Amino acid sequence: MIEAGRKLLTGGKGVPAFSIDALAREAGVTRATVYNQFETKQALLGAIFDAIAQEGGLFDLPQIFSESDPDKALRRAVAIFAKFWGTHAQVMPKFVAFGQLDEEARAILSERAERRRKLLAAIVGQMKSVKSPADLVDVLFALTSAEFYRLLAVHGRSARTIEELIWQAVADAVERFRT
Amino acid sequence: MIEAGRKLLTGGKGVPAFSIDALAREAGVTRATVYNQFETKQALLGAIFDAIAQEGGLFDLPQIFSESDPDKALRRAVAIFAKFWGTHAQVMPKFVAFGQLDEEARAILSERAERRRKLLAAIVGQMKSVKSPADLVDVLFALTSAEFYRLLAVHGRSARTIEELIWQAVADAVERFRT
DNA sequence: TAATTGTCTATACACACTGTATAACGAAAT
DNA sequence: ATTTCGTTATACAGTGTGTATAGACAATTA
Repeated sequence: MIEAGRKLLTGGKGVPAFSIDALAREAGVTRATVYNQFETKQALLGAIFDAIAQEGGLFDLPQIFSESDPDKALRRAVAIFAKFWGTHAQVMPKFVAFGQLDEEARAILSERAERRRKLLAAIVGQMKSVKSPADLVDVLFALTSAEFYRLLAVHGRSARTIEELIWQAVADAVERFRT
Repeated sequence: MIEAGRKLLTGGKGVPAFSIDALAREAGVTRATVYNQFETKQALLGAIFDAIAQEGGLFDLPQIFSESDPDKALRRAVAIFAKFWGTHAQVMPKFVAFGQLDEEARAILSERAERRRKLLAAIVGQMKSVKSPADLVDVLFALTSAEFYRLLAVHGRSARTIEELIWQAVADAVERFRT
């Protein structure tokens, strides 16, 4: 069922494709079954995101970064998220969009995004002599977002190049806030 | 009618609020009249965007920047767009979202966004000894986007502070590409 | 084994939005 | 005085939503 949802979200059709009706058809079940398994469409959206994140190893990040050098950790974080956004470039912008258009979806998805913010905050927290840590975290959050990735993923630019552009911006931001 | 559209988009309700049905009710006309004046919902969306942009003076930008010093021009561009995104912070993310979810809306809205990219390209074009102008333009495009602004507009951060954070990132990017 | 529980299907209902169509109305231009 | 244009009122078929009910089926429990 989650698979059916991913398939519909990955397909080019956008909103109309991702209806409970279409999902039920795709999954080969009744609409009633969908409502049975998921409280709301938004909950289903969250479940799909988690499945993708799980598969992408995003749940293992906190442990990985717990005792690493902050600069190396940041470099790895950029690499991991860039790869993740790149791999799911067709789906992620739609998640973001749903979050902007639906209050409940926003809550569920921003909860997921906050995991990334927490991770970045932990990394920044380990850095020495940072001017405005809260501001830096927000800037890093914006630079490592799915939205920023998407904005750079144009003109057929390679995933490698996009990651490099993001990393440069991230490195500059840290440099600037350090002093 | 465009006013009715703006009102519905500004209101917190999101997608469902912005239906042809609701729009007609809000504007005090029949649905038939809406279909009469606008070919599609997407065309209406474009018209609303243009009305906002017009009002915000975004159509006058090319002339303003035509013969200015590139660095000052860039600083002004950041100020203008930051102010614009900030003023319409409730509406802009929804435009972006519609663009991600609907093929036709994407075409109409990315056409508008390309105006900004063109402006930035003109400014970068006037700079001397820039390494990869195309990449720089894309980075500046991402940094001056409604999406990037929204990502920094959290924790009650002031418009002034957001603009400053964006400007720092922009200045760093230019610096890095200059050499 | 028999009963219970949970999940599924099939089906129905009332509601909302879409896109199109048609007939009739009124105001403005010719 | 008549034509033209944009409007209203209304209807229709199609699609999606959310809820509800009754029956089929399988797994768990007594």
